[in-house]
Amino acid sequence: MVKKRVTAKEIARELGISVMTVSRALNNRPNVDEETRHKVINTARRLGYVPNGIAKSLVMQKTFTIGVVVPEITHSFFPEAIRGIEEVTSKSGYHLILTHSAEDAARESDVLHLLERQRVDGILISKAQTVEKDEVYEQLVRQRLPVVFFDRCVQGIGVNCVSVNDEEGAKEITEHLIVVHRYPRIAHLSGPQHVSIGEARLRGFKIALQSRDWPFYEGLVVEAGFHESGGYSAMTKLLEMPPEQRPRAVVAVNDPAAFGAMKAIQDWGLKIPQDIALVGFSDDIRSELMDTPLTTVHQPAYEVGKKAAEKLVAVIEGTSSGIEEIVVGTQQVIRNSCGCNLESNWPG
Amino acid sequence: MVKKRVTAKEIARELGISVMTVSRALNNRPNVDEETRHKVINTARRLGYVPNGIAKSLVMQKTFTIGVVVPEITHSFFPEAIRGIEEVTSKSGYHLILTHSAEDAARESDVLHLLERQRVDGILISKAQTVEKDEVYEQLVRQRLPVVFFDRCVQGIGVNCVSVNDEEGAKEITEHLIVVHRYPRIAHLSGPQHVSIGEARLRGFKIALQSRDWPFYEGLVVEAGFHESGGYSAMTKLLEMPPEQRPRAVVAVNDPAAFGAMKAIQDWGLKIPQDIALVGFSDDIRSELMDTPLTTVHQPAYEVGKKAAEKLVAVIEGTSSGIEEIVVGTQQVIRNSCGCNLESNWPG
DNA sequence: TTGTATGCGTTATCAT
DNA sequence: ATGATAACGCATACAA
Repeated sequence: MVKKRVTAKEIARELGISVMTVSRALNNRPNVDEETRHKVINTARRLGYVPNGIAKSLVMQKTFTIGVVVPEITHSFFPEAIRGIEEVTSKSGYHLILTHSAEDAARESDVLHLLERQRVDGILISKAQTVEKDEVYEQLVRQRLPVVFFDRCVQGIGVNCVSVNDEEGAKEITEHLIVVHRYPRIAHLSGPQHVSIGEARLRGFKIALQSRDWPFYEGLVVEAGFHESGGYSAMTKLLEMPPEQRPRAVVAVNDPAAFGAMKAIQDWGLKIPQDIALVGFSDDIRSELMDTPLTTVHQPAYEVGKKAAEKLVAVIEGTSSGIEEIVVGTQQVIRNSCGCNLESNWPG
Repeated sequence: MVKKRVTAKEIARELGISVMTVSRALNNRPNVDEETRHKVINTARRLGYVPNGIAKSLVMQKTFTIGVVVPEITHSFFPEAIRGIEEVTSKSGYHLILTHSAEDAARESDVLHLLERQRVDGILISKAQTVEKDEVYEQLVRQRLPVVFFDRCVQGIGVNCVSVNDEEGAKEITEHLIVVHRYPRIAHLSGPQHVSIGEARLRGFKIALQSRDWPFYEGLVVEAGFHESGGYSAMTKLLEMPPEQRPRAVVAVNDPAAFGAMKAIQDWGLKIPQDIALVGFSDDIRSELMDTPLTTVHQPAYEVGKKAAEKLVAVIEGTSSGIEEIVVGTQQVIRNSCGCNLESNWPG
């Protein structure tokens, strides 16, 4: 025999008034006698009344819920970003339904439908790696469901987006290898090309070489994906080349890929940066702790989450100023793996 | 002029049948002519019908939603645990409302009320540090809202709980320092004593000393909290003691606290483990990457999340076998900071 | 200031 | 096999 939850009706009955007066009193609406309001509030407390958000959502046609879709939840970038999102949305009175696509297109499509069914007021999404067609997203846009992409964006379907300056970041870190260190034969461990950050970072890499008149070798671009294992195997391919063709420096699409590359280089009996220099992207929490601390590009994940959430809330509440592609700046973090600060590694 | 969402009523009107038949057809209920079912499914697809989960929840008195409350979202333990939770719940058809208390009692109370208003079917919670009174939790229990604690538990209020074997883990790692290394004067950087893991680990520490007839010094137990900064200042207090009273080895309540202690010891010009040995707890992703890799206790975070979610779903669906305190085993990870494997640090 | 009728979108129940 | 009606808990619109 489970005790049922107390509703506004019970409060009304208890006080011999109508449900409407109870509703008005509890929601601080005008046209309620102060005394009745007090009585309502008191008996509500006494009875342990908790308003039913579901019923409220149904009648208000608004859930105050935002759906979040991330491809990975362990990866350090996303927890940070989620913290930024949570900070903003909770202040605006929204709460989050968290879902994760596990980098899988089918699963992403599933969770998006779930969020639609739950009538979320808006969606924040970072695209899964394996998604090839943007149809699912276009459908959301057609339904006029507010959507903001973050980190992994989709271009050309008229949707808001907050990302880091991937192209510029990749360009600058590559230029560092060219201008400061003058390494010949610079390679790139690339991300999947149908994911915006994979594509943008390769572009930045190429632009750097081009603008500095540095040679570009098609064979030195190898797809590695976003994880350590992919970095390891991609780097191994480069190491299997004849020594005179092997890269002298490597730009990895992100830090995990760089970690994999580090391991491959060490397994091959070579030293970083003396034999092969290496830089990453994302400033993973582990980067500064590697045997040779990794030179990388810092991504302000918290900032990205925050900006994306702010934009989404603005769209939902109708105060948004049109469709934007917001870009958050990155910062170079120069450590040792590029060849800088080498003396600090030597004892006394 | 926003196009309204299509409802079951539209489908019914379109086909000249009743809403009930539509509902039955769409939910694979019996007593529907196969032909009508097909027609319903087709026009539903054609019209882009998406069932309203809110309305469904209201009438079914069930939301298929689980609330998750974590004290920290960046800390590496919780993203892992959440992944375990997500894995289980999504398979059972539930989705997650994620909230975070930021280790703050007031905020935790707020989000719990939010989850109540949203009529979640159950709650998974890891207690915030600053919560002193368990009243809020007891209230949830009284409402018969299914609750399972994970990692940071609350005892004695008759609620399910999944945690790692904190006492045993702390005892074993302390015994390692005693039995293998025979260090005199072993200190403990403790966690807050009103948090279960803080209390259990101190207990394990004491039991180890006791059962091995090893001296216990009250002054060598200093509260450090769970973060790096607390570890640093607590360790500093120990270092300020006269050298002959200073600990020869330190058991930190968790890895971040140990990192802080490492820094303090280094800043003091002392070496780990030659001058002071140190062990942590949690096997943070950074632990193996420290200058002196940290000996620690591995916590299976994914496993904890998974087990907690499984228990909660069982409680919700009425298949639970009574109140349990499930304990997941830990594993010692012996690296160098305790004094083991020292030769591997020396060059060739 | 307060109350009544109506609707939000769905399912349960009882008819037909 | 199908339909009519009520109900879930609340808020809007209008009447009193």
